[in-house]
Amino acid sequence: MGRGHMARRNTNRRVGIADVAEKAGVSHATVSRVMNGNAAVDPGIAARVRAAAVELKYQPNPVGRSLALGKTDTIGIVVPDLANPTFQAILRGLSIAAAQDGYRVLIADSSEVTSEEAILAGEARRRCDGVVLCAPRMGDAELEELAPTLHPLVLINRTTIATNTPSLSVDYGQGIQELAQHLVTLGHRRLAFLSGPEHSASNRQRLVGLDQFRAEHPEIELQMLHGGSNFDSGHESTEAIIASGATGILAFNDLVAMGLLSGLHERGVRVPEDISVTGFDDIPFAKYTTPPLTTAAVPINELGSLAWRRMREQIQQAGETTTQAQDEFPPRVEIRKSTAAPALTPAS
Amino acid sequence: MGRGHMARRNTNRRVGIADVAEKAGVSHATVSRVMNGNAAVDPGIAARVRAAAVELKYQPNPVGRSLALGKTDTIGIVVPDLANPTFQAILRGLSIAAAQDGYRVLIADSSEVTSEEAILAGEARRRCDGVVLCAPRMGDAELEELAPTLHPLVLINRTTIATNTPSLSVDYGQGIQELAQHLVTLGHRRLAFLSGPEHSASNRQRLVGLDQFRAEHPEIELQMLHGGSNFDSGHESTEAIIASGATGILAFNDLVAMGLLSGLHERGVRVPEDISVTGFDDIPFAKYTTPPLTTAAVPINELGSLAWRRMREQIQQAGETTTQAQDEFPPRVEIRKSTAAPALTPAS
DNA sequence: ACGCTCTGAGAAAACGCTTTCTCATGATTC
DNA sequence: GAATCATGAGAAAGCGTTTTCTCAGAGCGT
Repeated sequence: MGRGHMARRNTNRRVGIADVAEKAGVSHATVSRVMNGNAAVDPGIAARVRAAAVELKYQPNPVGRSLALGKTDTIGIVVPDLANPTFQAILRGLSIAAAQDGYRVLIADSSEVTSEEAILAGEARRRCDGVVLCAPRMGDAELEELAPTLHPLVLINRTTIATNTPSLSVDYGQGIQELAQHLVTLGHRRLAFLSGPEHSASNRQRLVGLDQFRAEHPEIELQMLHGGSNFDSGHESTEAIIASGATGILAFNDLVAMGLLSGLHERGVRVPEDISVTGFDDIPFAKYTTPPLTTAAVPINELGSLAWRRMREQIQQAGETTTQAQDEFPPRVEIRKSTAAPALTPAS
Repeated sequence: MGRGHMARRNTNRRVGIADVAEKAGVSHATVSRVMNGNAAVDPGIAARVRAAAVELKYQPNPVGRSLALGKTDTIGIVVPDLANPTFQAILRGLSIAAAQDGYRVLIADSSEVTSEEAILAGEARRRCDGVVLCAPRMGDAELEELAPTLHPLVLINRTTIATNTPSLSVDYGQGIQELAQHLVTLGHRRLAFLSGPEHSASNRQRLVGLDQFRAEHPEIELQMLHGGSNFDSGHESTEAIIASGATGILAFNDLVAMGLLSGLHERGVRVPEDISVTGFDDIPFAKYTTPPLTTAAVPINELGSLAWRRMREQIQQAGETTTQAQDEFPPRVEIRKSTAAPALTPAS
């Protein structure tokens, strides 16, 4: 009666620690102790408690635990677009690796809306023990400001000036140069780059890489065409590509390349006989296009699991602000069937 | 001093409701009231509190809120394999729809390990306000037993006997029959079905559909070949398919069909001239294979968002155990270029 | 001017757990 | 046999909120 005014709810409530305690004839504290194996508790009592727990099917309430322990065993990931296979693969790798250590992942999709990123990341951080920010589109200044507030943070495809947040990145500049070089080695002299999203840092890196390539190969023509990041944009660029007269096409990524492949096929342009096409990322599908796509492979699966490892390191060494690993992966050119020597008599 | 033995941590702690209360010269309760806009509070005081909140950048701790409110504003989803584009699309649709209502999603990948499903689902449920179980591989009995304990639950690709848990399903049996019919109409007389995972309910539905098809078309030869659910299994089946002598192949899903397409291409078998191939699901890539894949389109994007809608309905009408919607989607045959009339003089 | 209702703010309980503090019991030692 | 110590269990504080309860004071009618 005098137990409190909220006793009414006790009827249809979930079984709690108190129920187990009562059934086992001990206190809450003892139940907690045996559930967590913390302090030494008399084996007999422990057994009694465990029996009561299984009988009542007691499962500790994670929210209560989180509040008491100050951790949620959950990490958040924010991605620009969950439809992108690259991010899907990272998410998957992260999720599986985290699960192995008993962590779960909460997802947030910013749908390429730059202004949402900071908000989503903040919310995720408050709910989770850490956040991985995947290819954020926000500006450098904003990122620099946001990073410290997110602290257990790992960055993918971006870096901060302060080196105390680990980052994972792919050397897109290097990769695109190698692909260009591959085409030149085959004999191509007229190339075109089908560029990606404006705010994508990885797109900028490709452009920088291509600038360098141009400087080293002044004899090669290299056109820049505006594109996007998905099939449809690749497909839509078909006419522009044909009109460009280029024989070697560097697509922003595999998706764009696949869209283009499809468009060229429809137009009766043969790949690689008439035009060579390269992708980027080596998504699982790249191996199965017709023809199989020459691309620069980024270790898409490792990225997710390494992100988790970096996150775990930070969570464990809580507090110590040491400088963190800045991992950079070199892409590996994967030569398949979508590239070949150009026809002997080019159209020009 | 006498405030308690845990006062030490107060230094580097996050700003809490108490800090705001102190700064504004009011009590916690009042801060809570203005933050939640619940009870009426004097406009002057409210303004003061709000000012203090923004100045301190106060953001309520979600774990504390969750404990007090008994809800987490999070739902869980458990999928058999995050690498499967179908599940990725569902996840994405779910996530985006839920986000619109201020909910987040926690993911759990069972990696096709049947025995993990129940555990993952239970854990997810305890952390979240509801769970969507996506194409669970567990047996009917186990599912039936588990369902009530998960309660705000929505099932995808499975149903329970008790109709109080909403389910979303696709009529795979119907879809596969229509695809078979399509092939027959084109003139094919020798078909083969490349089947999927043993424990997949949707695979069983396809088999049932094909049994019916056989009954209605005794004159058609229909072989059953063992396969899997991803490209590689499709690719590996290439030889068996060629050996079968069938001219019309019904692949378990688009992934398998794509693997097969690639394998046939390598072997110099022309599609659709020599062999026709169909997929299932109409994943985004299906439109861009060479040749574009004839398949049965399931409304993959709607599935996720509808799942959220059904979940929301349950969360809102908390308690009332009415019977829930059992949505069934008819697949729509999408005829592309991977199917055509068989050659006039079949090999047999 | 008195008593009544009403508004609104603070005190405190509650959410479900972990962990420190405290103290009783039984074992150990001289 | 008494003092010391180790062991282990219960009481209670604490995690950060929300919400009920309670009550002071303002406004109103008669």
